[in-house]
Amino acid sequence: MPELPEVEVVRLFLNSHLIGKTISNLEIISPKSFSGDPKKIINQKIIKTSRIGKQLSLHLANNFILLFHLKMTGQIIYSPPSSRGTPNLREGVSTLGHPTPLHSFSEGWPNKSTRLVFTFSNKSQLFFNDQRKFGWVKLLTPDELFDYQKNLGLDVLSSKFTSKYFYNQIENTSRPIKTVLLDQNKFAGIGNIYANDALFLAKINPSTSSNKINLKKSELLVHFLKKIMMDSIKAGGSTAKDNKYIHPDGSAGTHQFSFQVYQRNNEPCLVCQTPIKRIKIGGRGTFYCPKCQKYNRSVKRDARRTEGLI
DNA sequence: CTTCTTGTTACTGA
DNA sequence: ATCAGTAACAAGAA
Repeated sequence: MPELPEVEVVRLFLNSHLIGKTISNLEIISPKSFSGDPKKIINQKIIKTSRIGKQLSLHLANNFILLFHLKMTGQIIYSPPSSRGTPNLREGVSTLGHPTPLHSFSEGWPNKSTRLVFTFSNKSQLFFNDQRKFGWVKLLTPDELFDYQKNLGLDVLSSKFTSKYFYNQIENTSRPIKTVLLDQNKFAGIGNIYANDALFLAKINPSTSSNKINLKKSELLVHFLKKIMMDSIKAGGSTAKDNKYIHPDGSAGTHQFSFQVYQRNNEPCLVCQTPIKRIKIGGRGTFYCPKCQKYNRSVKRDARRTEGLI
């Protein structure tokens, strides 16, 4: 569930709390959650953070990289030295300054979904929690990291991610645009939340064949993709009904209150009040407004424009 | 009990 | 090659 904005919010937090800290211990509670030789990170300083799509990297002084993927239910929790093992939750306001809903995480950390515990030399800790164990942390060399990420598409917020790049990626495939948006080897960072909502904002039916979308429509979709990602980062990401995403300090994001269609099945469209529909595309739940995102609407209009009728 | 959900990879068959 | 479909992974909710 954590997608580009959620991972970026976590990265920003870790960037301001972990840079310069030295790892003194790693406790591997769930072996499947970690790959690599844990001895190689001991006494190493964290010097940099980076992110491509949904993948977060912590760069160590010895050039090794800790690569994180939260998959569906991964959490990264930071516990400062003064409050070891307990969340520093404050109801009402997150550390990013957003209002945040009440949370039921009163048990503190580690908890039963804690898979890895990093301890730093000043006794602060980083917990990698993952209820469903799909997420992982890998210790990689720069070459291994490059190999691992070489097939990823451009990050949506990269300056190289232009509408021309986007159009080149979609013009030769007839797969539904919704499916292609989720293809990390074309575009890194888009998940189900932002794919559904960006298509709504651009008024594109999620079933539309990608090669039916013209350059003009691509520009619109790229505009909304970038905008929704940036808006969500500002809102601290999306803490949705059934996702486990929270900030490293235990507080919640607020972008879920701005969902357009995602998880709004049968609720009124925010533009026209038509009930939002839920269908399956490529096996994934897909939400859209049947009136605002009429199938072929853009195609027909684009065809008429091409013929000079508009 | 079954079915569904999520992101990603791996596999199968067209 | 390319793609659609599906199982697998894990755990919990309905």
